[in-house]
Amino acid sequence: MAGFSRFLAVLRLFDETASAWTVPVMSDALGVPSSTVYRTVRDLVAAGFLEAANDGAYRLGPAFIEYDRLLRLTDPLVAAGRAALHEVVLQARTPCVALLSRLYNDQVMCVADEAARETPFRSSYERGRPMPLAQGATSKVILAHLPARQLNKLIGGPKDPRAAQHGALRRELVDIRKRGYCSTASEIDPGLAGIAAPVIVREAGIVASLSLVANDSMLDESQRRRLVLLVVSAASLVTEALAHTRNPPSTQARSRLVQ
Amino acid sequence: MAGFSRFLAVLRLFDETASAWTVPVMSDALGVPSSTVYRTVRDLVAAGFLEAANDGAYRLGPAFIEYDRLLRLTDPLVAAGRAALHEVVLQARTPCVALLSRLYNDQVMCVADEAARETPFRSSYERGRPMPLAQGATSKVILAHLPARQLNKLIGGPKDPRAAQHGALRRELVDIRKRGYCSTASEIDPGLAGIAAPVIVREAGIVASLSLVANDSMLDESQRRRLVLLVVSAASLVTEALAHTRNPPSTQARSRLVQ
DNA sequence: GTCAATATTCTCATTTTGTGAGAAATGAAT
DNA sequence: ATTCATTTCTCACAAAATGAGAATATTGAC
Repeated sequence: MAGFSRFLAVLRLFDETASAWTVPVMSDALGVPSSTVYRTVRDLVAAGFLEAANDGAYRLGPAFIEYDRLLRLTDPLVAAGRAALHEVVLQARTPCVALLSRLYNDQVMCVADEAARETPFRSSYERGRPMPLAQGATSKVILAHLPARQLNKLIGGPKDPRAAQHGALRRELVDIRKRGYCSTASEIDPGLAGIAAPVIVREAGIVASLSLVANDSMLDESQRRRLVLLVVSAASLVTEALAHTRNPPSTQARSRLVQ
Repeated sequence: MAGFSRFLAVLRLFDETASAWTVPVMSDALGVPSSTVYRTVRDLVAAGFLEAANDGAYRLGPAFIEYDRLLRLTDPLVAAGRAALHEVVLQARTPCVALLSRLYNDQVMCVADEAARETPFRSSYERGRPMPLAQGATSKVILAHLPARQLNKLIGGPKDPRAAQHGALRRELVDIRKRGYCSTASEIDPGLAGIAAPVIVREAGIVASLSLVANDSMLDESQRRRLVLLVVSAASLVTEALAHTRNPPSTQARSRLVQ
């Protein structure tokens, strides 16, 4: 391990349950001499990615807040999505949370969320939290619209030992793609239902989903149909907006996008 | 330039007005061969700090969203502040924005904000946006509570050429510290007033301010007094919460904290 | 104040790693 | 098939990170 990976390794130590680290402890955890860790930490502090807490401990630094704002302002998906989410929670006329989510490595991550007023519950999907790939309407819609090759990498191709278990999932995904949306209940949070529709802009390498989370017990059939329509139309509005913000899909490097 | 600074230099290219860069353009802007930039970009993409857009361009990546959430959950100031801001905008009973801000390099940055319902305006202070040090109640409260040495570094010591101009500011800061809060109008946004109170926890190296932004024309004297009380008491609540979350301020490394 | 303890920085010989110029490869569009 | 821009690769070289330990700086306790 060396160079950039040293910095990544230090940052990756920090998570919800371990939010402050001292140099000796990092040194132990990483198996790297403390003099090296001191240098790494000093650079990260200078850059604002870490900052000194008390007792010689360090925590994540404010640079992440700054870059998060930049991304919020400039990322086409997030920018287009935030306005749409606002509309969705307004028009839903029921306690709910609206989410915009995307693929992130081999997980799904929400990149924007908005709750309706007086919404008494929270969704497990929250901005910045990686979530499982194969559960919940939000994730399944994304899976359903991945290119075959990429899907195989993620859930294992036909010769994967657990291919049998994936059979049902794959059939469900085909169905979702046909239908144009996905509706689930209690797959992630007990008692909560999810309704999700795809936001796909291939030329931009964008594969995302717009979803609504509401109390399952408060949804009768007509209500559910109304919300499905709301989510589907909001998702296509976002798709439209993204398709038009695009620079002309002119030259090369298309493959990189789809990754 | 080399090593870590190469990565920082690439990330620093991105801002509100330049949100997508191609490798050749970066290479030009940085004066670094494109083969090197390609390697740097590849590493940043692998880490999620950049991602491929279309046309061979790159934009900021989703890792910032992930780390921002971690920080939101684990940073003591942000965690303690968010609850307080929520209370403040509820009890303000007027359109307003509540902010929690801190020192960030030689600027002031908001780390948490919340708007009251139906607030028709926005404050220039917004989460993650660096703001000037010497304007606005939010910033001045922070300046007023900085250790003398640090203040001198920021606004220039007695022998600074522009020392004369700082005389008035320094007197104002002394006054703010005595008073325990700061109230300004139209210093940042025309027509908006700011009311700020300090959140100081020296042992933790925390120097921050909690502030409220409202329409100046809607504030009569009694209203203003009420809001000052609200802000001051919310700020001391946050201070209390932080003082207690502290690990025993036992061993060393106190100096690093104050930076 | 002195002292002990710990965090942090510094030094330097060694080795690894990044660097840079150009060639080669990739993949999409014509 | 060919063209074009993007991206990766190669390799000799220079530069930077590494690690062990010493030196320094701070702090809390006495």
